[in-house]
Amino acid sequence: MSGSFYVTTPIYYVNDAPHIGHAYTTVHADVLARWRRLHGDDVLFLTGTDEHGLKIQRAAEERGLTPLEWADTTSARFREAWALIDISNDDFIRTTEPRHRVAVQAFLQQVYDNGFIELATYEGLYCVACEAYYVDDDLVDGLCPIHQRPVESVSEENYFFQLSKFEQPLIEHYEANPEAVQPESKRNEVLGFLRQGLRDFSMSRTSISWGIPLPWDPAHVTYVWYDALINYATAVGFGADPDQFEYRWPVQYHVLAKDILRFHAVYWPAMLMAAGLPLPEHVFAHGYLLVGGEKMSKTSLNNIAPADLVPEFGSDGFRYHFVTDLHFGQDGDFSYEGMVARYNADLANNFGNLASRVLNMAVTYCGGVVPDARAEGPLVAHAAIALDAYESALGELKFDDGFGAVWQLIRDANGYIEDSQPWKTHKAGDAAVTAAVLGDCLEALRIVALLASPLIPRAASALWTRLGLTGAPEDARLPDAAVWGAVATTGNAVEKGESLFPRIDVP
RNA sequence: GGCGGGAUAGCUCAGUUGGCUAGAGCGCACGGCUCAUAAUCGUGAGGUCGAGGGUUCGAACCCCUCUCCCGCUACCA
Repeated sequence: MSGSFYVTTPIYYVNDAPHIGHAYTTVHADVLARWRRLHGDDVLFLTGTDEHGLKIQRAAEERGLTPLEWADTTSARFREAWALIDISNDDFIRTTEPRHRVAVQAFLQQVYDNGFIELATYEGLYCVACEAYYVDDDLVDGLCPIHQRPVESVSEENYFFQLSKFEQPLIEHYEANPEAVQPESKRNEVLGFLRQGLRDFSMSRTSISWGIPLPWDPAHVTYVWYDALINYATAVGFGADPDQFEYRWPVQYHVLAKDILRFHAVYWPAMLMAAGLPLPEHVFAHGYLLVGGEKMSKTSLNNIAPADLVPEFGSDGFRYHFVTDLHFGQDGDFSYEGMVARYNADLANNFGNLASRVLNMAVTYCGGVVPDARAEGPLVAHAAIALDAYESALGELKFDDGFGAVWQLIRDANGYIEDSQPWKTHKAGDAAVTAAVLGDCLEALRIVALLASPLIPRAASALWTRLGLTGAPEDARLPDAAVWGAVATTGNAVEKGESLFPRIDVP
């Protein structure tokens, strides 16, 4: 074991149905988690659902349900979506769980005891849909700038979190730890935001009941964002299991979309400082997934769910597209045509066909038995280069570069086959040369399967089995297992099998 | 308004501290091969590197001006 590796997605608000924007975040976190598991890390990969707040309360009322009944229904849809695309989360947290109430109350008490929460009266213009206050300048024609609906003048006695006290500490933290917010462009945004100055914010509500009561004043419930962020601590035993918390904390990676960067890079670290806890090592904010150039959202007609695409592309095809065909960190445009083109080119033609031709030749030319592995050969250097590039790229969450290196090895192997023409050496009766070439290709496939397994686990596992390898790619350990000839494969039984990725023909 | 990031082949993008004929993938064209999922391999097509000016022996990369696009500027992944 290389120690704990704790990675999270945001908890998704259950008022939304899961769509490919959520999946975009979640698949990336999953690939990261799987990649670290391959290194022997003791990974904790957390996702979940955010279930408090006025919007949930109202949505439930409209349906004649209790808030929890409504949350049960929608939370389940997220679990189903993640199962569909092979998300390997180790835990799924719901903010309505008892363990979360325990952690939130412990966290709040700690911050309160440290003197960073105070009672004050707040008067302002409130948008019910946002659950947020606005000042006149924010409004557009007197309406909420987000929902275009009237705001209400509200006076409320609230507890305030003294965010302003953390302005300088946060600036110093991000200047001293440039890797803490990635990519760099997002770090600049965070620093720019911090330098504008921070205001204390209200972190309790008396107007609603669907939430977690403050331990020292149960008439107030915790504001939904304050509650939600603490989920990351809840899941590792904050307030309940000190040993586990000590072992897991802090988080290595919070993976999230750019719209909630501020909560994770400003509010959350400030809350942790206030509680006297270490800060997350990395917050990675990726760009939006656009459809036809428009932001994916629940109100968009372009809303697309994983279940709309998986039947045609498969879980692996779905995962492959969202990780490699878009540049993580920037906004990316989704298109069905682009997805089909990439699937056919990379998965069917390059990867799938390489496996198909090599396995077929191994069966027909070598009797289905893996030949002796050669310590030297034209592909050895290519495989080493691929591994090196893969490891360093994934270490920086450059997923497209990392898997691009694997696909380069696939191209190298296809090229090697053309150069050596094993079908000709076989017809010429030169069994030794034929076996040597195919032995090299089978070894290259083994390495490809291993390196690709975090991204396309089903195909990688299927290929692994067809190569006559025991277990699954997940059992291997990087980087050693991806070194040429790391595993004795001579004599393993090879089987051809069905196409790993059948071509998709669009009319 | 303020701060920040962009503008490079049909498309999506790479281009380290300025330096040989500006690169990759996809798409396209032509050619080869036939083991393979009409897959694969090779070659090519020639993009005023947004516009103008400057620095330099030399700039896509540095400076100035301009045009256009985008992000953040306190709560939808």
